Amino acid sequence: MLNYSTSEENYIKAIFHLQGEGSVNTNKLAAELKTRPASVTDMMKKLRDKKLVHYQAYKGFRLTTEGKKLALLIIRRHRLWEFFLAEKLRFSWDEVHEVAEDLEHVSSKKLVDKLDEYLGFPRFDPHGDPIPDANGKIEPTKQVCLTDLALNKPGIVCYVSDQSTEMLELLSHKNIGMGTRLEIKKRFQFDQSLEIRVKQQTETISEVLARNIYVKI
Amino acid sequence: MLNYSTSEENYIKAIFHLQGEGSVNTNKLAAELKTRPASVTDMMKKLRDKKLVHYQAYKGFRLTTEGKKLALLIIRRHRLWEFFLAEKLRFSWDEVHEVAEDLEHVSSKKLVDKLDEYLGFPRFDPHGDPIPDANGKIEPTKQVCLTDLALNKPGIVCYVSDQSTEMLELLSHKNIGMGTRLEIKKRFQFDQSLEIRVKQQTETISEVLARNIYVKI
DNA sequence: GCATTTTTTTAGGTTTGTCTAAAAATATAT
DNA sequence: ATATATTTTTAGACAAACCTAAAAAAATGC
Repeated sequence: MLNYSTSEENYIKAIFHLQGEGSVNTNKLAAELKTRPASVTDMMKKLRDKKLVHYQAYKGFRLTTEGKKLALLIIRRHRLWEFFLAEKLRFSWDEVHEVAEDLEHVSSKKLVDKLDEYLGFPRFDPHGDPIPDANGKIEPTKQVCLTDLALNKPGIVCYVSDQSTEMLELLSHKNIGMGTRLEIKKRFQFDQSLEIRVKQQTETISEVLARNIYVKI
Repeated sequence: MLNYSTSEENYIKAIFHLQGEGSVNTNKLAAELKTRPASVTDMMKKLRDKKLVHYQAYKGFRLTTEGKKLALLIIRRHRLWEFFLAEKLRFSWDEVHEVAEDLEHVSSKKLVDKLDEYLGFPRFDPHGDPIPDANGKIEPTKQVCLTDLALNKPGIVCYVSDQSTEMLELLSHKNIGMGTRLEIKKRFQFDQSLEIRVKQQTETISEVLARNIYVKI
C-alpha cells in the first residue's frame, strides 16, 4: 500500500462520505472540506493521476475500487482510535472525533491491526458507526432514524448526524447520549413531534431533532 | 500553547538532542535531520522569529526556554507512545521508535495527559529513557553502567546502548530485558567478567556485554 | 432556442519547506 | 599573516496545497 498525504486522505474520506450511489460534485466537496472549488479541481486531477478517483472535467467524480479501499482504511483507523479514546482513555463521545481526525493519518498497518486486536476487534465506534475490518469489510448498519422507529419499540441511540455544539447542547439537556435507551410513546400528526420515554422521564422531540437521531433496534 | 508543524517539531527535537551544553551548528543539524544546510538556515530564521531558538547568522543556535519546553513536550509524547506500543500493543522494543515518530506530532494536550494517566504515569520508556511529566520535568537519570554497579546492590536494566540483533539475541538468551532486576554477585579481576543473579538464576556477563548494559539503582 | 444563472475550470499568485549553486564569513595551516 | 579550506548564508527554483478572479461549460428559465 502506498503512502498518501493528510490532505489526499481527507479528500478521499470526504468523497466517500458524500458518494451515496451516484457521483460527487465540486461545490459539495468544497463545502464539505471547507475549501474552495478551485482547490478541489486541483486535487481531483492529482487523485485521478494516482488512480484513486474517476474524473473527467465538468463530469463530477467518484472513487475507484482502490480509492474506496483507501477510504475504508482511513475510516477504520478513525473509528478504532475513537473507540480507543472513549473506551480506554475515558474521553466523552463528543470529544473523540477531533482527536481521531489527527490519529487517523498515522499509517502504520501494524499499529492499526494491533490496536484493533488490543481493543478486542470492536465492531462499532462510540457513535454507533461500524468499524471496517482489516480487509475493509464493513458491517451493514441496522440503524433506523428516530422518525422511522415504531411506537413502543425500544431503540439505542447510536448515531447523531449533526454534531454541532447547539445540537449536542440540546441532546445533553434532554439527557440523551450515545447508547441511551429510548422508546417512542406518542407521535403527533400535527408537527410530527414525538413524545419519548428516556431514563424514566418523558421528553418531547421535534421533527427536526428526530431526523438527526439514529437508533439501533 | 501554540501549534507547530511536524517539520518545526522535528528541528526542535533534533536541536535538543544535539545541544549538550554549548550551541549547535548548521552542518551537524543538517546531518542529523538528513537535510541540507541551506534548509537549516531557513528554518532557524523561522524558529528565531517564533522565539524558539536564539540565533545569529554564523554564530550557531540554541533553544530558548520556550524551545526547551516544546522539546520536552515532544519527547514526552514520543516516549509515552513508545511505552504504550510496547506495553499495551506488545510491539517489541526495537519497533516502537518508528511508529512513535509519527504519533508524537499529534498535539492534543488532553490526549497526552490522559494517555499518561492510562499508562500509570510511567517514568521510563522501553529503552530506559526518562519520560518528562506534564510540566516538562524530567527525572535526572540515575543510571549506571553495569561495569560500575556495586556488588550485591540490585539494579533494574533500563538502557542498552547497542541494539543490534546479535546483542538482543545474547540478552534474551540470558533472560535479560528492559526492566529486569539483577544483582552482581562476583567480579573477576582477570577479565572483568561478572557473575550476576537474574530471576533466581546465575549468569556470567563478559566485560564487553557489561559495558553495553545500564541499570537504575 | 436563446439568455441568464450556476457550476466548474483555468490562470496566476501565496506559503511552507525543500533544493542547488554561488557568495560570504569564519577557521585553519603554514 | 595570508592563502586555503570549511562552514554558513543568500539567491533563486520547485512542489504541494491552498487562494482569488476571470473564463468556459453546463444547466435553467421563459
